[in-house]
Amino acid sequence: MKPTILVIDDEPQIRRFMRISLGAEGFSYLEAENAARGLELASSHRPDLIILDLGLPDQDGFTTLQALRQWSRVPVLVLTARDAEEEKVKLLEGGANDYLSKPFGIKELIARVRVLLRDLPGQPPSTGTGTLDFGALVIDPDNHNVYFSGEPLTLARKEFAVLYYLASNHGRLVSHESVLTAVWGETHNEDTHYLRIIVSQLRKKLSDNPDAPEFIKTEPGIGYRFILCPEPSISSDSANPGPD
Amino acid sequence: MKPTILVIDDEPQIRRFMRISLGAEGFSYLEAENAARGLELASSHRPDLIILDLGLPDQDGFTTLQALRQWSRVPVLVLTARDAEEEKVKLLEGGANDYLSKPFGIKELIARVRVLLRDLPGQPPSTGTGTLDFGALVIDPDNHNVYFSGEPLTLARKEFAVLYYLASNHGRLVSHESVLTAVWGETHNEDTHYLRIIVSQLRKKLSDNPDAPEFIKTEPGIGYRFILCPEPSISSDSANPGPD
DNA sequence: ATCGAACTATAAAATTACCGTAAAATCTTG
DNA sequence: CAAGATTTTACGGTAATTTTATAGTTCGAT
Repeated sequence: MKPTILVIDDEPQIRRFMRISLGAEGFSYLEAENAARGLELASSHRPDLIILDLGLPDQDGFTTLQALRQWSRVPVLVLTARDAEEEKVKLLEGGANDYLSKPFGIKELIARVRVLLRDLPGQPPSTGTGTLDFGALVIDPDNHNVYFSGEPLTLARKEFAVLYYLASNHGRLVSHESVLTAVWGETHNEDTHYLRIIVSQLRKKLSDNPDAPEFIKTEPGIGYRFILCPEPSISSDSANPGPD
Repeated sequence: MKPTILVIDDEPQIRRFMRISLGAEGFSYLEAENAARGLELASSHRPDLIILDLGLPDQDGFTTLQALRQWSRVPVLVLTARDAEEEKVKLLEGGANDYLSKPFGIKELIARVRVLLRDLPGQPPSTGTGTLDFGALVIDPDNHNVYFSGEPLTLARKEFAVLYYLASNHGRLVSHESVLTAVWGETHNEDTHYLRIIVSQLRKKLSDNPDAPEFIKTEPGIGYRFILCPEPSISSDSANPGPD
């Protein structure tokens, strides 16, 4: 489904410019020439994003934004002719999501539109900031969710904690002790068998073959290493490139 | 909980400036003087937002961003000395969430930081009034009314408070502690049995089968999650819920 | 090469932790 | 006080964790 963008601007040539540019980018397009009509369209058509020009003939831009924010949280990008910091701050704190001063490049406008649509709250399974996203594997500690190849994965608490700890240290070798301390606490930092069982269960759920593990590698006598970042080229013998 | 901001910049005076300004705004502050150290801190401390200066000594800013985006979706605000549109577009499409050219006003920077933190996916869906309207379920805290499938529901005070708290965070996992703290207060934030009983009664009144709950899901050992698919109605053409 | 020590993976049993709910006891509120 | 709300107490069921046990692997010394 194409995202719909509502442009509220009183200058016909700007609207025309937007219509062409946004249309070419594959967005569905709506326009209004004043604030009243803009709010009406916002209410009736529920656009996915609003581009709001300040300095409309019928109403102050800040007031318009406030009216909109009474009932909607749709992302709003504000355009203005002036470049006053005071104004920017006021608008952004008043609920605008982004701000662009004229003259602006159309490429930048479109890039910012994309960002706002991309970061739309609650789009995919809503995720928190602590989320680890490896593409194929997404771990969201705030919601205690794991997605593997798009499918949600059900993990017990210890399983989740171990996977999260390993994934937080992706690429790095982590010792048995550090995992045990992090997940079970100081008192159990030598009970490596706890860890073995959880790792075994994790590999089962990740369909990771323990004889040739793709994700959770065993480092005999030391610990485990979680791998997922696509690190192709690095040949096996080359010296450690990182600062260690 | 104070949000934590990580500043990655090689110029000491900028870092100092940031430390003072952001600290004064009540943010928790972390800093790194190069990309390698920045990525390390991002991984180990999980900041809520990152301010990334381009033109770091050890690594290209775009590369740094890409490395970060391999596993994290923490919001990133990029700072740069140049004001080239090409670069802006590249960064924004590469996963940056906002972009600011030097020289910038500190007020604007802080406003943009606030916007990024405010618009995190999965924030409370409050829209002005306190009423939560999920279609099938309407919760009006002002009048202490609940309607379920059109029928009014009689809830005791604690029942109401718990339901309202869960519904305010719909879709998200809320811990036992947070509900207990919100409804019973700090002193009872470990008395999970209170909560179990209220949830049991709520499910009874919502005819929610606890073995396969539709609305209030249990996350063992952690808390609960309120789910309610929003009404799929709003047909594309005629339905006009707004003013006419 | 063979053996054994140290390590690993995992199945299965035993134990424990946690949940849901009923019912009794206590407290609130009108 | 009386009805209703809340807290306390208790118990059965289920799932997670820990314990126990077994089998396979690696590696070095004999």
